[in-house]
Amino acid sequence: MRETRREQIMNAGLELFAQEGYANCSISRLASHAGISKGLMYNYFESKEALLNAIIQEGMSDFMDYFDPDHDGILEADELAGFIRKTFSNIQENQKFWTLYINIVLQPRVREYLHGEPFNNLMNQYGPMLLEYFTKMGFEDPELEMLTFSALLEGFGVLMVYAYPDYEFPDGLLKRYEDRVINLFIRKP
Amino acid sequence: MRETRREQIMNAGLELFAQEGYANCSISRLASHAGISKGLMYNYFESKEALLNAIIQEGMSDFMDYFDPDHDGILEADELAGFIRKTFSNIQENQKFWTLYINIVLQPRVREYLHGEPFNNLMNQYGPMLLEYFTKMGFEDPELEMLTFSALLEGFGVLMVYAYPDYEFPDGLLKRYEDRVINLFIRKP
Amino acid sequence: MRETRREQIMNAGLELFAQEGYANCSISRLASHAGISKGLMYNYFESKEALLNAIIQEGMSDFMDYFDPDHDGILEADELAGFIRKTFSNIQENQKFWTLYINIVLQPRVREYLHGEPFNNLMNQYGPMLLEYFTKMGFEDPELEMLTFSALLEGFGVLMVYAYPDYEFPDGLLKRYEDRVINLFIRKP
Amino acid sequence: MRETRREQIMNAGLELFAQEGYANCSISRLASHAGISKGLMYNYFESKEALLNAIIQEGMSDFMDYFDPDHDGILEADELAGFIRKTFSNIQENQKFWTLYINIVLQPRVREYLHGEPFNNLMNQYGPMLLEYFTKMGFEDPELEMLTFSALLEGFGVLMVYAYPDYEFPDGLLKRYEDRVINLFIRKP
DNA sequence: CATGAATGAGAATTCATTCAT
DNA sequence: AATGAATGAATTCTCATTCAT
Repeated sequence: MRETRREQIMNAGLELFAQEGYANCSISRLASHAGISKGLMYNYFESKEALLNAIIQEGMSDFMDYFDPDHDGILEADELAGFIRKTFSNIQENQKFWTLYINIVLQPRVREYLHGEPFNNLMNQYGPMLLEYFTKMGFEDPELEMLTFSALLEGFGVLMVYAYPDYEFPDGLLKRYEDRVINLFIRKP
Repeated sequence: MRETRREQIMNAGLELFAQEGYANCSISRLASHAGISKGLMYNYFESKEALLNAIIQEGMSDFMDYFDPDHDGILEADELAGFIRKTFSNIQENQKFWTLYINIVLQPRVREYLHGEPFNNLMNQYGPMLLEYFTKMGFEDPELEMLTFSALLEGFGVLMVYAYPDYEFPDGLLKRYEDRVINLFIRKP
Repeated sequence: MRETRREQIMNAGLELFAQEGYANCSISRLASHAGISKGLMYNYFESKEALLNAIIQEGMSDFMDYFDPDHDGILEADELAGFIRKTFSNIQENQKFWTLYINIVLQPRVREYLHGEPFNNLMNQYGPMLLEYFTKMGFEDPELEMLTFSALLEGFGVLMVYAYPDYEFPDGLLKRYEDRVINLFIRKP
Repeated sequence: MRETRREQIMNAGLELFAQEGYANCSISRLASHAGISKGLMYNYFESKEALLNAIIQEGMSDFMDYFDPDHDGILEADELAGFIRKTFSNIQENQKFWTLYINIVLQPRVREYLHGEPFNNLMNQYGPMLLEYFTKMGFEDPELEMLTFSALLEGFGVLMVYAYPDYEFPDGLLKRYEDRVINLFIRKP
């Protein structure tokens, strides 16, 4: 029914926008990739930009739930650990999704949307909460920890997509990386 | 004269492509940004793609010289330290350039060029040389070190552009980050 | 419907390309001559060249059927007579078409297409079959007959278009010309 | 000096316009083919069209002198024979020129020039003089002779360029063709 | 709900022509 | 005389979007 069609279109959009870039992907190709007509797309989404918006919103909303799950604005050690573990397991289970996703998220036009709501809500809380966490846990240089932590997560995602798009990571390497990140930031230093 | 004009156009291209994305930036706007006519661009570059190529080649060629400067295929501790220091100092001195640069480099269409020569020369040597370095230096899990190292550099660049495009880092934070990276990977563990 | 539109565009193309030359006729003018938008042309033809191709293919396919209608590779006297008569009657009935057609066919860029398939199929058979015909019929100098025959047909067409574009031929002259050609080449010498 | 340069440019124009069509040949390529700069061309010719005009005028003026050499407006048998012989010998000696020339002359835009002065002077006299010649010589159907005669010459030229651009005519064929044309139209029937 | 023909603004590119040197 | 950098109008082609069916 209506919801199924919508998902079908969004999935096609995610794949194509990711593979070829938002700007390089025409509605025409999107429609045929989704197995529908051009006109029908406009029945479900107001415009190409609206489709992009919907794709990003959906992808983000999952991710946002990982962080501070009890929504009390305070990050506990186990919450951060859970966030890290969930992020990595999600990356490994849905490697294809993440590949596509980072590809999409880093395109300039796309960022315009991200830096509007609701992405900024996440980012505006993310920083202060992490900072407070590292302070509370007694890390010597909380700002440095935050930067390091963010870089290790962000850099990992980007490397997977950008530097090693077809690379098969050696057995267990991803797990060891995850453990290292946990060890670096969860236990009291 | 001719060379000056060429640079003028490349600079305009670097700025616009970075700010708005290669695909979203028309030759028309590029020309007026560079203060020239549309036609003149084609006097200096065969096409929009050729201009992009030239911009990337130039940016890359500087970067490639930082790594393994004596070109013996073997990475010494001081060479790696030099590479790290030069990378960070370059980032701080030319923050604007790097912002633009990473913005450009991560766009899908752009990556097609990067994965051709000469970027691949760098990447194909980068991995093995780093791996051998970490092995030679007695690191316990060289693959993990390499991944961590790459993520810390890559992630830092991306964060600067993507998450904190207008963010002023607190005094000394970048220096402390650099020192941490040096400490983690240069000294024998 | 779709086929009608296609014909409409091809007719407009035939007229305009012929009157003003393929290179001098812009898609813009073609579209307005056909009464459609620029974009629609590309819905029916991949490019300006593809339109030209289609026009030529269609025009040629009729003509090819006139020659050796039983496709046995052997030219009989009555087949050649039929070809001549059909050619001339076609020229007189569709003088406008032929005017346009020769105009098109002799343009340099257009010839590139003609010297590909399927025009060459015709030309490659045309010569040998005619030669054999004139030999078999006992003509003294078959090569000379072939050249004369070809020149009389070709020259007639070109004269009509090129030297006398607006000329009204005196009553019966074309018929007498046709008869002369028949008399020269059909009856045993 | 000045005249030499002019010829140099016109020769380059003749070759390029013929090979690729007037419209497909840019001033840029013309200039480099002629070994001069774009700007210099405009020192010798007002425009691209002016160059084309000059090329055609020059080519035509030679040809016009062949016909009715004593300029008395009356065509004698030996004058027509001379015209035919000169035409064919010229074609054989300067086959390249004629190939190029017919290529040029049949392009639509080019014809606009031809149907102005001075080409029309020739054509306007050509017809009546031939007609009077065939009448005077006692040919039964002068109009038909004129059409046949014109077609044999015109058709021959076009065949050489259009149907057999790279064809080597068998030994003596062109001579036999010439003789046939002479025999058909010079001697009293 | 579904189609795809149709539009037209805007993109990349070419090129005749001008003009400062 | 000679150059070629510079211009901008015109060209081919694309594509988001609309709408009659």
